[in-house]
Amino acid sequence: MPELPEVETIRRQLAPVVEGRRLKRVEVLDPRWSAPLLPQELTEAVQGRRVQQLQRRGKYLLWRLSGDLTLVQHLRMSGAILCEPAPETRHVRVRIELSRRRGASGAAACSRLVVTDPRRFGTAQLLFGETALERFFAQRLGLEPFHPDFTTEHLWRLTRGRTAPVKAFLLDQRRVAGVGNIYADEALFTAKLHPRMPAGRLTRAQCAALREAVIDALQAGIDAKGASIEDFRHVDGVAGSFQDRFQVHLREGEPCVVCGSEIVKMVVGGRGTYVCERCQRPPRVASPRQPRARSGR
DNA sequence: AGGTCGGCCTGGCAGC
DNA sequence: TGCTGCCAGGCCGACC
Repeated sequence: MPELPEVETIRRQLAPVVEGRRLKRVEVLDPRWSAPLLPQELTEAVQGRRVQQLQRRGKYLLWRLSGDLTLVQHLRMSGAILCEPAPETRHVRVRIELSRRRGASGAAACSRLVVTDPRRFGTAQLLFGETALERFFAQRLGLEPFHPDFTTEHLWRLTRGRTAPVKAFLLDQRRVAGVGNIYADEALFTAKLHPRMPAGRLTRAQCAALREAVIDALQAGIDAKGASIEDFRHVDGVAGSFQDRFQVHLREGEPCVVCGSEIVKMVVGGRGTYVCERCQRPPRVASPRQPRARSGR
């Protein structure tokens, strides 16, 4: 499922294809994709506009169009954007035809795209102007992990007072943008933190380790061109390779790469979670009523 | 107000 | 074999 590295991979591959070209024709086959706009309304608003830039914020893909309009697309669980001729022809939700580009070769010559999405969770919405865009992301997304302001101090302050498990904290896009289930598991393993540890109990040193582990996991994901465990594909239909580098995710019953003990699966924050409980020590259960052993007398 | 849970949706797979 | 039912999960809204 597309998390930050997968969306960034798509963006890097698609930007040279779409930037500078016009959306000649956009056909929305699934009304859920454009809701609450009707397919026809979205089509009429974007057709004929030039794609000035393809950007990413968190797991969102931003089509910056001429006339100050932005198509904010989210692939959710199973969305993909493929260049035609597409290797996958089922579950097509949107067809996009681009204006012709003279002298282009290879992928950049592609003039037809399809958005496929088996589970139909993917969405798109239109935002007009910079203010609307800023407001949209201000209420949904925290800092990008690669942003220079994403410091240990920032993470430490964010976690203060939080009783939710650190994994739930990481998955909350309003705290940190772009981390999903895969990279949360991997980062917590690298930082040697148990996913159930209450976020507010992290020490400064642990925040420093977590910050570094999150950045490293996401960067490794980008370097491997994403992880393909379900439907994620590149724009040419090729799979990413980060799934081959998982240290804990989806490795239930297998030995830990560090200590050899068995990786266990549990549910944290409502998500399937993979842990080496020897490397990632479970938090001490806070039991306020536990009778204290008295000393003396 | 922070935290948790259910709904959205479909493919894949376990179990009969 | 074929059917049923359950599970996965990002995000959002409802609820406690």
